Parts: sequence; structure tokens; C-alpha cells
Amino acid sequence: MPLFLSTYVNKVDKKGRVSVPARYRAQLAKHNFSSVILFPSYTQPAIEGCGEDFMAEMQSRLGAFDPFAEETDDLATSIMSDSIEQTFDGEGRIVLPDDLLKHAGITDSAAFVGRGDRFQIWEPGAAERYKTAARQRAMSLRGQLASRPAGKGDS
Amino acid sequence: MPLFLSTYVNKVDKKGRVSVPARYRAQLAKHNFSSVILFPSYTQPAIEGCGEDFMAEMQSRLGAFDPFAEETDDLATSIMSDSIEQTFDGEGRIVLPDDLLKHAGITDSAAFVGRGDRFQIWEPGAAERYKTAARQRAMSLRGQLASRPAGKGDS
DNA sequence: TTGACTCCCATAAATACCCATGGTACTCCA
DNA sequence: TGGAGTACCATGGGTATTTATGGGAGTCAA
Repeated sequence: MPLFLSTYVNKVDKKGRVSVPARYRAQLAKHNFSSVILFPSYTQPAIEGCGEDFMAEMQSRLGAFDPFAEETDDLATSIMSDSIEQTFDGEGRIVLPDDLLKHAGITDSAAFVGRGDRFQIWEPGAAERYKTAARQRAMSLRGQLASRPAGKGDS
Repeated sequence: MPLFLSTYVNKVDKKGRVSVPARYRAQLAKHNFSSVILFPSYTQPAIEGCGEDFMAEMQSRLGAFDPFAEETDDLATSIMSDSIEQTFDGEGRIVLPDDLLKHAGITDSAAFVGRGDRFQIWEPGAAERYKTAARQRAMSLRGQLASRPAGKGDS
């Protein structure tokens, strides 16, 4: 599974294109993915981004449910109907659709925030505020993590 | 298996034709399917759409159940007998038959709603209402997807 | 012949593809 | 160690294709 780290802020041009950070592309390429899958975060004003494998995994988990059960319908529809697969152009850019831009409040620039197995795309200001809040919450968890690797900071 | 994502709203012309979203056609083509299979949803006012493989999978699932169970038999009969295979015209359109249009309440435009392994065709307004309701119901199921092991049947 | 259906063409808009530019980081060599 | 050269990356814009959509002509069957 790809590993997405660090934060990058790139511009969104009038055609709705953004460069996906080269590091992210390298991670995806390593797994032979030539596209990313995007969908709105259900809990935050952000766009989630992941590789194809993420959706395939989701699909197989949904397959484990009864295919004629109503709750399967609800889950599958919610997840799949708002997702979109975007391929890179020759310069490593993707198009962010209008509805996703709106969901995240992105206008002219976008912050790519690495989250490990996937990444998020935020409006840069909102990303900063969220990261600050997250850092504070994380601090209160220090000590609860048993085998904590020797201190490396972020960004 | 093809992966149908996102939601697209296309127009239905007076001949009953609609463009199947190019992304969907691409998914089908990737698996060497030159047609789609349509049948009415049994629980919703919508048309179900899928590739041949989904029907085969459905057949084997139903067949694997108790062959003497009347319900299963009825379901298999219903699904297969109400299904039609539609081929694309040169522009990637299919014809939606009158009875299916009526079942879904579609008049002049149709919403293609990705469901992963298949897709649904709704009257656009009804699609929006259903998606909203499904999202709310799905929220209460959060966590089930994470904890449930893939590949195991249940109920 | 009439109606239903398929195939073909036309067009506007959206999308993908291509090339150009400026900047930054890195390399290599004196 | 510093400076020039080089490679890569982000960004902008133009052009070619593809898509969605409409309509017309041809085909087949009853």
C-alpha cells in the first residue's frame, strides 16, 4: 500500500487542475497506479485521496455483506456514488471536480496532507487550523502509545 | 469486475436513448463487454445496470442457495426474466425501454449512480433524495465495515 | 405502409493531450 | 566551497479528441 507523507500546497488553475505532489505520484507509480480515487470526507471539509487498491478493498468488504440487504445498498451507494477516479495528465496533474472543490472550500490553491495509507486535500488555511488542532489532541495522547518511535517531528 | 463510481445526469431523448457515461463504458470495455444488462430494482424505483459478469455472479449465488426454497427460486426467475441486454449505438448510447422508464419514474433525464460492482439509473430528483437518506443510514453503520472480515458470509 | 428500431452525421461543450516557461534543488567540477 | 550547469517540478496556455446530444435517413417486420 502506498505511503503518503508530508504536506504540500499547490495551485489550482482555472481549469480546475492541480499538480499532485511528485512524492505522492512516485508512491502510486510504485504500485502501478496511474490514477487516484477521490471522494468527500464524511466528517471533514476535505477531499480524501487514495489509490485504486483502497476502493477494491472497500468493494470486497461490501461483497461480504448480503448482496440483497438494504444496508449494503446504503453503504455501497454512499461510498461509491460520490467517488471519482482521476487519471494524471502528462504533467502529473488531476482535475478536481466542482462539487469536491466546493465541499472542501477550495478556490485557488490546495493543501495535500499525507495521512499514511491515503491523503487529504484541504483549503490551505483550513488545513493549517486542522493540523494545529490535531497536534494538540495528539499531544494529550502522548504516553498512551506504548512503543513510540524516537521523536521525529512533522512537516 | 468493473468499478462504477460517481454520479452522472444525462438526458433521455424522445427516442428513449441515453448516453451511458464514458467512464462506465470504459470500465465495461476494459472487461470486454460491449453491452450492459438492465433490470428493475426490486426494492427501489430505479433501474439496475451491470456487466455480464455480475449476472453470472448473481446466478451462482442464487443457485448456491437451497434449490428447493421457493423464495430463492422466485427471485432468480424474476431477476433473470426481467433482465434485458442493451448494446451501445455508435455514440455510446442505449435505449431505456418504456417499462423500465416507468418503473423508475424517468421522463427526460436520468441519473447514473455508481454502486461499485454495478450502477443504478434513477430519476435525478429521486436519486438525490435516496443518496441523502442512504448517507444518513450508512452513518449509523460506520465501523461495521472496518471490523467485518472480508470474504465471509453473514446475516 | 406504418411504426419501431438502428445506423449515420452534425455540433457544441467538456476533456485530454501537447508544448513552453520559470523556478528550485541538486550535481559536478574546479 | 562556491558557482555554473542540469534535472526535475509546478504552472500556464493552446490545440486536438472525446463526449453528450440532436436530428435525419435507411432497414426490418408485421
